[in-house]
Amino acid sequence: MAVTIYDVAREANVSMATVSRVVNGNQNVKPATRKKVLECIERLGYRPNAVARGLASKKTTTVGVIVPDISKSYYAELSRGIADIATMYEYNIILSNSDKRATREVELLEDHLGKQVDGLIFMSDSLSDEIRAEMATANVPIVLAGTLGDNTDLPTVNIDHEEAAYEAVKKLIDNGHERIVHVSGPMSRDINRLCKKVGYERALKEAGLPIIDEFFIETDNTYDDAYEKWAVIRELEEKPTAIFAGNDEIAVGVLNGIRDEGFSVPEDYEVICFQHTLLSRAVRPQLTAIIVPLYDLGAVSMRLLTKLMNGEEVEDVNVILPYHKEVRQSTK
Amino acid sequence: MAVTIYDVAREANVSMATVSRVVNGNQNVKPATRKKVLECIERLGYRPNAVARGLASKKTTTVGVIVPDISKSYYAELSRGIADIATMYEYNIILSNSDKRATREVELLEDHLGKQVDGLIFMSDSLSDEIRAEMATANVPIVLAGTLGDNTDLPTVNIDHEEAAYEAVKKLIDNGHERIVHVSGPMSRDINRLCKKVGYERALKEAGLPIIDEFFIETDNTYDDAYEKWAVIRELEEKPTAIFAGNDEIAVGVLNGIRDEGFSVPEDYEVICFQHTLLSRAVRPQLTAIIVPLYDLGAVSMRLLTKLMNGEEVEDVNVILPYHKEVRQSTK
DNA sequence: CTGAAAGCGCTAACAC
DNA sequence: GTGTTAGCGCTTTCAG
Repeated sequence: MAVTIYDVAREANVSMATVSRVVNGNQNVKPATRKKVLECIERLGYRPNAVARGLASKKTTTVGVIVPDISKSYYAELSRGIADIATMYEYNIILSNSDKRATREVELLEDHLGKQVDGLIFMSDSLSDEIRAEMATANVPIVLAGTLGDNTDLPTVNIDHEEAAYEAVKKLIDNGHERIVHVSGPMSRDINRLCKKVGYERALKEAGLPIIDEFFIETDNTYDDAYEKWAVIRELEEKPTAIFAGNDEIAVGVLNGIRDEGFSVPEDYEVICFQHTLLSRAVRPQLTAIIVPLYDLGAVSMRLLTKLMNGEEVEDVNVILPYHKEVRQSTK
Repeated sequence: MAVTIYDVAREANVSMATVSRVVNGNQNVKPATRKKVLECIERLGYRPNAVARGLASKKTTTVGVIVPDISKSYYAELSRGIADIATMYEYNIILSNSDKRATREVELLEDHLGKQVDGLIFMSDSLSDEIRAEMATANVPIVLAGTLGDNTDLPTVNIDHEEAAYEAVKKLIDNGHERIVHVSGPMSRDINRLCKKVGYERALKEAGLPIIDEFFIETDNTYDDAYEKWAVIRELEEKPTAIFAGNDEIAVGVLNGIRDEGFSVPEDYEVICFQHTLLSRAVRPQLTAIIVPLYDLGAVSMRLLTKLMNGEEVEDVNVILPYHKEVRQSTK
């Protein structure tokens, strides 16, 4: 049996209330008493039981994080931002992978809530009706990180993907391109369907360029799929001269497709993408990209959550973070 | 106030013990009663409080995971393996980043233990005396994943990095190389110092080749540092003809250094490395590599932990997983 | 500044 | 099959 607050109290000849006070840094303890208690704690090797504390105080100092897949560097980086701020505010994190499956997401949310997390950060492709309903029953704050909260009043932290996509495509257009392919991630993902694609089309329209259906290539967001999609691009009736990729992994897939067949970038094709990983800089030519502040997305989400958990009034619960564009060798 | 087991009991006209039984799937409940209780649970939206349960049962069904840095794909991949098996056995995961700082590691361990985790998976570069001492006080099983447990009797799951390194270097030697540089991660990391470097030297010795101090290049394990280290390699008195890199990120750094100066791989230099990420396949030329089964390392660690938590007798608590070599374009 | 006492919501004997 | 009754280890009034 582990040593409890009661053991310490007996050893120190005080009540457990006093021990509790010193453990919790309550100032209403005579220094001498505090010292005595601290010694006993040390001597007995007392370790406060956070579960008991959680039950009594109704606060667990842990927050839930539901993420599609932690092995994807996009989410890993974001999670690190969350974790660092969590640490700063002395929260632990319960981390679960949903694989974006709606039923799994609901299970996990239910599960985390049962574990009495003080708050929750949720990431996904889109919000199913079930998850919205489940979230509505939650009695703790929930923040959506890098996830569109459309039609909900949930707090969110994002970048303006549409504007970023617009800017990326605009860059290509300014470089003289008229036939630009958009190699996208899955349309099931709100950010792809509602933001990146829309920004792409807006840039085209604004420049008076036609939106060609065949120029929209959907991938499953993997390198390998993108690599294979090059064959599709190559066979296009109308020959494109530039590529706007949804992220760098996709971009590198296409890039390698292009180069493995003897074409070159940026001479034959210019390429621009969203940067999520080191890949953008590690390939040759290095990719011109929209830099997504993943770490910050996580950090700001967690910071927002701490405010919410703390009952602070937050002026705007829909935060938009800045991004920037870095021009490298894949564009002229 | 959330609805409790007591509310359900009252509503269903049974005792809280009965409600507890149906919630926990205990068979000793008449089907009719079960049905009635289930309905009330549904109607009231009852969600069992895992904290109270944890306090009463002394089991939290959560395990701690202490990882150097989840944003590194090495650990992210490994953690996914852990998480999947954890899910399978209905455990949650508390995930914390240590940044490999010994004091932080001790704090975290203490913290997780305080949260009453049922078990713990630990990853680090090496085990400090403090962490060993702290681990000794733990009353729950701890598994080291991808971390050398040298001189401890802690359960571990690893691959044979020394043998793998030996094999990689042997491949280079077999290809006719006599001057092979080892671009390593930090020596502070046991796996680098005690395994990869040793395997490298063993292969050299066995082939009657000299071990040249200057041919050992230490990096901080980042792409950028490795990229810069190329300048060092280039200026070497004795000119090497092959590179053995500690991982693919390093390898790509060196590779880009080589290629950005107009040399080529594998013609001028052959390169081999340990593969941790997609990078190995995404660069050109693709890298010949030792494939490290990161996901499995995590999965097997967690599986082992479940056995330990379950009090099962485990024949061998030091598991060595197989790896394999994949020959690609960076070697001839 | 310190102590006593009442829970927090649930599990786990132990009765019936 | 079902109910009763102790706790689990701590926080938190409320007294003093």
